[in-house]
Amino acid sequence: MNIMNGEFLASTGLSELDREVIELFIRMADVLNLPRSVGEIYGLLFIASDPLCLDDCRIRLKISKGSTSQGLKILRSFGAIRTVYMAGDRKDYYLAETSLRKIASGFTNEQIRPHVDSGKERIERIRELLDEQDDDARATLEEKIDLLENWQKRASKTLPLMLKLIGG
Amino acid sequence: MNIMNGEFLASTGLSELDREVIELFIRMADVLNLPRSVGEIYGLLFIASDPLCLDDCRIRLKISKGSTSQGLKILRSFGAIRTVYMAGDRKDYYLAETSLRKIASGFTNEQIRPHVDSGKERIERIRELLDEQDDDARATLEEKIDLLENWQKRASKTLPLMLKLIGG
DNA sequence: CGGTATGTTCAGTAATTAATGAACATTATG
DNA sequence: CATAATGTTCATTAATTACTGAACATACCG
Repeated sequence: MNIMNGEFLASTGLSELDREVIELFIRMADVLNLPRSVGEIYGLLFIASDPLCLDDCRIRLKISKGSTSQGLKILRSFGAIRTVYMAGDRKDYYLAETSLRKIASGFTNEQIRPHVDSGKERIERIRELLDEQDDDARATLEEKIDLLENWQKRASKTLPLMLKLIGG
Repeated sequence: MNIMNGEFLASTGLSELDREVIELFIRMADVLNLPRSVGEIYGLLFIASDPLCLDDCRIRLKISKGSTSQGLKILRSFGAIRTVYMAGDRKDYYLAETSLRKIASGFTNEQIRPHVDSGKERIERIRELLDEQDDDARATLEEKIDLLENWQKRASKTLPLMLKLIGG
């Protein structure tokens, strides 16, 4: 093993530019309701000039193995990073996906769509409850449920259109 | 004071339908990264047949005065609820805004746009740091920063278009 | 005015969420 | 097969976030 690899390089800190870019992705992760560490890892991979393995991330970001593994898993889950196989190396190396279209699409499909879908199911259950209501309560409630369903449909349709808008 | 108002009605629980609707908005709040109580309050106002005051919300949802006040404040901040003045009553009454367009617009302007804008500022700072780089590091880094800026601009433009899409 | 109704704020606490690190797979390799 | 390298899982701990409730502000009303 090369003495220049591994923990030794941990002290070889990130440049100010690196840190600023990572900070930017930490904020993005926050907006998207993802753990901070996910933002850190993506930011590091984004700014890195070469693919990095789990330990590279862990050491440079000074985070635990568990967080790193979990973070990479989440990023893989919606296609924000890609795995690169290096000849003669058992480790997995990762590269930041740079197509905004792909990332946005993966994110909406994996992290948003399930919520929208479960909302749809819930509205169906609510509509069943509506049938058990008194006739006088019914009319106004029905309007509200219709409105809910209308929102749900518009949200469903807007997701894919949004992805078109973001371009690719 | 009417004996039928106030705390007494706390026991007059919510119907199953009410609870399901509120649960739906709790989930939405979660997706939007808003406190659960905000979802509860909006859900209650949405399903209520009449405007409700702070105490109505507090009692029916069994949450504290502080949470209720804070929750209403947040909902007002992005126009998800409207204040209704009732003649001869000092209390403020609230009604759920039902225009998805208005709510989505208020939400993006108040809760999303500031993040996008601060991202823009950060990218500007990053670009300044780029000038301090060695010539050889510069070229590849510059590409990445260009990409970041490109994303930022597309996100900025997509926000208003999205609102158009969601319809009004 | 003084008292009351209403709403806000915020320090303290509770609940939730993320991070840690050691134990546990898994796979390659001599 | 034994060993080492790599990665995952998950119980515990740490950090964050939301909630509570009492103190405070404000405005009304007799």
